[in-house]
Amino acid sequence: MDVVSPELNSLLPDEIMDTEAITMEEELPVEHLAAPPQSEPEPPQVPMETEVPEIVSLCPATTSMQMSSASTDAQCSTSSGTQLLLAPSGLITSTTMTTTTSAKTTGPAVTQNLPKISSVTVPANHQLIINKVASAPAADGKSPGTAVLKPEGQKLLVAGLSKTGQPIMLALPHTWNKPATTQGTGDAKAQPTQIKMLTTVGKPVIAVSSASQLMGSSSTLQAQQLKTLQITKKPTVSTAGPMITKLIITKALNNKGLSSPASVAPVVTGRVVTQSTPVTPPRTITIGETVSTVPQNTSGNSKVAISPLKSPSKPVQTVGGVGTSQFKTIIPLGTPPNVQQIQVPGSRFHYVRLVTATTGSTTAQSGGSTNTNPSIQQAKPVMMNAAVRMSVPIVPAQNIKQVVPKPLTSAAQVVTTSQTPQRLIMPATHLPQIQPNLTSLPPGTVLAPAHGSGNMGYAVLPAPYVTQIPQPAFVTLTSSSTFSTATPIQTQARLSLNGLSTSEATSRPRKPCNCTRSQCLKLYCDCFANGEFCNNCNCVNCFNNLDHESERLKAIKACLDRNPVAFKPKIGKGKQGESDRRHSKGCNCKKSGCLKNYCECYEAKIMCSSICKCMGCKNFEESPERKTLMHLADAAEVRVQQQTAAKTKLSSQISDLLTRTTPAVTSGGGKLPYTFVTKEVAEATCDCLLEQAEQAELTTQPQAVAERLILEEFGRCLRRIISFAGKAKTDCPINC
DNA sequence: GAGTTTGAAACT
DNA sequence: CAGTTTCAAACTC
Repeated sequence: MDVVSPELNSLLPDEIMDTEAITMEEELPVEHLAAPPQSEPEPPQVPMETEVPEIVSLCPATTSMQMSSASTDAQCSTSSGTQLLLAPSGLITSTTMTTTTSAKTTGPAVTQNLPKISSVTVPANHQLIINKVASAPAADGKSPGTAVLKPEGQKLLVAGLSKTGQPIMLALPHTWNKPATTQGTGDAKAQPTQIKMLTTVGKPVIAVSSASQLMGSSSTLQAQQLKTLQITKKPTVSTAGPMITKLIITKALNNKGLSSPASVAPVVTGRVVTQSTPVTPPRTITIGETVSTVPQNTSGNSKVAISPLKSPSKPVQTVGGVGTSQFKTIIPLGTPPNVQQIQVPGSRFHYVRLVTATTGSTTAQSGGSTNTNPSIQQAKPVMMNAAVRMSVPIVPAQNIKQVVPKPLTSAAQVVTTSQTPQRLIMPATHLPQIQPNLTSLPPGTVLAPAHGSGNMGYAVLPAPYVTQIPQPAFVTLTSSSTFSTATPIQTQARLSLNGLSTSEATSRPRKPCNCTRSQCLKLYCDCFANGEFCNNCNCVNCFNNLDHESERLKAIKACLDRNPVAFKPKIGKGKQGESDRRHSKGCNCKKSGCLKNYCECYEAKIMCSSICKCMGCKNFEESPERKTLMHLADAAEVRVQQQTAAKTKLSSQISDLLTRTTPAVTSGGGKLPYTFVTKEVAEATCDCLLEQAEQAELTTQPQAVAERLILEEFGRCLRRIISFAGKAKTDCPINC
């Protein structure tokens, strides 16, 4: 598995590859959160570990991930050896993870309602073992925040407490601490570690289990769907051979039938406690940078299923990040999401996961759990803040899942799924014919071979393919204060769109298409051609949406078959800057003189070049026609701007007057309109009149017409003044 | 808004 | 590759 190869990247437009404004943060969480491997000194304690509640860390050495949804936070960070950092909500004041390679262990201070943990151990196989030193408090249900740990050596983890005091549990499979026997420590094969955090809509639960257990437990899932995100990261340093850490985010899609809080199932040791319909098993996206195609060794996996949004309607807010703003969470809005994106901070690419919108409950059940602790069963939903920045736009009736993996520098970025490959826009299984033309894929496309199964990979298309998000609400987390707080939208805005600068592409709303016959699956459709979904278009029988994924994929493939560079921006960026932008193919205009928007060059505001095959071209530097057109266009634009500014100024001046204390010139208990004609208002009015005069002059209107226009404008100004005066009388009848 | 023009895309 | 058809945007009235 690899991200777009350097060779391929080199072929992409410069604006696509521009990364200068993207903050890479991957080193920071490692430094802050994870103990360095081997003999490196103990890293300094980071306030984040003690100040940010509900921390779960699970990151390879150079990775950092941050995730959140709704009001939950969890933080994840591992160093080489994939340390797992667990910090109960405000309970662990100092936590240092220990790996078998470094044998570095510090006893975390667990206070309050949690049993004391003597050690937190993360062997080389990424297992994390919390050993209690004190007997667990009685699970009498009176202490919802109390979590009873299993006997020493048992791998039930307390990840934190929810805001209501309910424990967040991580349950590790029994096999987790047996890497040597079950997975062969030191084996060169990648060894995926999966931590699953599971929540329901209202009552998320966190569990850790192997992949196989996840699948096996799916039968216990009822009346709900789970969307699972796996983030796979291959540690750069590992003494026990390549390992893969998978972070699986399971999102409940079905909100119906949400069980009562008391019925929320507890974490099951070694088992994912989820519910799902057999028809719609949890779906997984694996994000990582490993190229390993070694099938997942499920026996050693741990998974973290992250809950869906707890409160879809919860307003945007920022959580965590005390003091240093280590975490920033934008709580999603709207209905439970069925649009998910995977966004890589530091990358210009948006990776998408398409999921089927469903509704239903996400109640977790024990499903054979060995844990009968009622205190755990009453676990309240919590969120995670991991050292991963993740954004989940919540858009009703949309089907994109956006996730933001950690930023990477040179490391490959991979998005794969182990299930439901059709959920991605372009399954790699359809790519054999495309792969020879890798350069033809949309910029930012990531090819992800199957991870585990080996026969299902995906091509993740760049952000332009993910624009079926009318008003996304994001869950955004940043893992460090240095991480850019730019929203996913801002990141997306960096993407080049057909030669336009990213700011252009995003600031200017795309025109809705009006396709009637092409089903928006041919390049006639601008949306499709730009790699976007149709959104708020006027098209008829549109297939350029997530409801017609298969057709769309076929159409994409067909286009690429016809033209390998069909989805590459037509307007390429020249070597010396924007002035060298030119059409990649050139135009073929015959009648328009290349001075109308029929001409793609003119439309892109670039001049025709030698590669154009146009006839009677007037779109060249010295062309008087072109200069005239450009002058007129500029003048028109300036006029509009001036007029708008003048009117705005006039309005603001009048409004300002209303708020001021004005001379008590009254008549019949109210101000006379002329009392509002102050110097400022007069100036603004003159601006409007002058603007009108200029406009008349530019349009070469006869003097009589110009005078009439000016007088009309003056009349409008007077009416506004009078109107505001009347409003003032109405608004403040006492003082005025 | 309807009709026309235009040129890219698709097709042969 | 060239010619033709299809298509949707741009443009005109």
